[in-house]
Amino acid sequence: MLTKEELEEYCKTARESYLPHISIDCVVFGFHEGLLKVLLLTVKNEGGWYLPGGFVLKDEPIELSANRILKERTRLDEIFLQQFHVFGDPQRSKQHFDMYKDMLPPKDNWFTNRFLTIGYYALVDFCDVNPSPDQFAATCSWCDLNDLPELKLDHALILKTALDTLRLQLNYQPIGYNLMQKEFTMPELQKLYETILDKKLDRRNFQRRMLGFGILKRSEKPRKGGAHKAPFLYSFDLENYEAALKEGFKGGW
Amino acid sequence: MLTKEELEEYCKTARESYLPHISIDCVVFGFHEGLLKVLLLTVKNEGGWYLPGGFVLKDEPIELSANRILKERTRLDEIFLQQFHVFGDPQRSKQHFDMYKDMLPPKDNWFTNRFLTIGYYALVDFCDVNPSPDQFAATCSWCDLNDLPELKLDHALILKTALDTLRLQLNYQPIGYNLMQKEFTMPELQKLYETILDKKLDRRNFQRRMLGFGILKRSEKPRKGGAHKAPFLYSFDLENYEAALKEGFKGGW
DNA sequence: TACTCTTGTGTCAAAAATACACTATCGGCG
DNA sequence: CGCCGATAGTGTATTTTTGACACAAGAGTA
Repeated sequence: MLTKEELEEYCKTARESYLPHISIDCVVFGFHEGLLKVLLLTVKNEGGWYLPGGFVLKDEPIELSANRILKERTRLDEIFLQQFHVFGDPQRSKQHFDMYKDMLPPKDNWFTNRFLTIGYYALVDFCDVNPSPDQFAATCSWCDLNDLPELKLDHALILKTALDTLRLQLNYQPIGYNLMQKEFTMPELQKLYETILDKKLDRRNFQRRMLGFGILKRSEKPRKGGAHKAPFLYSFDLENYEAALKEGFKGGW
Repeated sequence: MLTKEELEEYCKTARESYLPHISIDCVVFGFHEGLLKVLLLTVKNEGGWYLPGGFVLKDEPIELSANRILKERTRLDEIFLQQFHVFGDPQRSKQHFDMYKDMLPPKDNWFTNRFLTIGYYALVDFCDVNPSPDQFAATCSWCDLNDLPELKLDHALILKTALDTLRLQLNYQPIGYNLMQKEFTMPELQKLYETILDKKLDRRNFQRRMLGFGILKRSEKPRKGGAHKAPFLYSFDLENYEAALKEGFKGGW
């Protein structure tokens, strides 16, 4: 948590550096042990969680803003990012960072401004990410999508909208590619689809269909180590994947 | 075109009333005589066309801004509006309203600011709209999508993105409902789909599929007057339509 | 009344989706 | 070391959906 002086300094810098009234919030999805995860952070001395977010530099394309913001939290560059909605209710940011609300008069206080926020969702390989807090965050960590804590502001709405978008785009965005590790087994990939769609799929039909797209390469050696029959390892054939995405995968789930 | 004094006055009011750096641009689609149309406007003493747009009042939800902006141009209330993308390149608005560029120094000149623009597309019944210009526009009129004039700024990109979105959403948004008149014939509806998708569809299969959705009601009396067999008139069964949209129409075209 | 154009409709074949059951192999355990 | 339990791999029969296609009916016009 910032002191009054630090807050003053921050607000001054923010006014000089950022576009006013515009923020970016990111819903970072990861997939681990059969569960969809989202990156969330807490703020010291405040209950509730936030989506990672930030602001747009005065001369910065918004895609880069989103990238920059995520790089600070995940240390990752080249993240798959997708803009999905702008949230523009004047009430939405009224309670932003409560603890700073009364520390400065409204005209000086960046955090009492109205903000439109541009929602981006990101898909990352869970294992690549080492969540790190920033100057405002107390903690930054993965949360299970089935077991979400209470979110501040309208961040629950933003998250829900992101998830809806993800479901809708499952057929024409490289969602599997970005969420899985380089090599994975067919049951793992199926589990991802089942988790996103929140329904069971038939094992054989899933396999037939996935292979039918021609976007997977089967590795020579299976994954050993489990207490059961060793599954084959697959990886995405990026070239075919890109081509298939242009067409859009036929049909839906 | 505004005089320097009027411009000064406008900029002053704008700064007082609107959120800075944020604009809204609308792609208004209509359908008439088998052709997709878009509402465009010209500015006096300037070549090129613009999408209708405007700004967000300081305490106004952005959905209402878009509605308000369109109401000024179309006189319509309750328009079907869909947010589809934010365009945030810092260069995109550099050449906004060229003729006002040098009339005021940049710090006073609203139009030399950077603007992120929120893209909305609207679907309207062509016949309901009486396009009317505003204080900046010289003319406001429907343009054929196949025969577009040159667009200013990044408005060609915005238009293209809107159209791509429209195509993608054809299966889970009430696009037919909003673009057609209350009553219409099956060939007319088919023509709409063909126009949006830019491809021919089979007459019989189209009919079978559309009727299969159970969202159409066939009227008792056919449309007379043409020089040929009188086609049946249909209208949307709104209740079923809403229900079907929730599911998403199965498959694609 | 014959002609032309457009609409309405049914059927068949191909493709896709669905439902379903058996075999193979790994590690663990007795 | 062989049996057990659990998971993975695979094919087929059935149903549903799509796609291609042709002919009859009705409205105005000549």
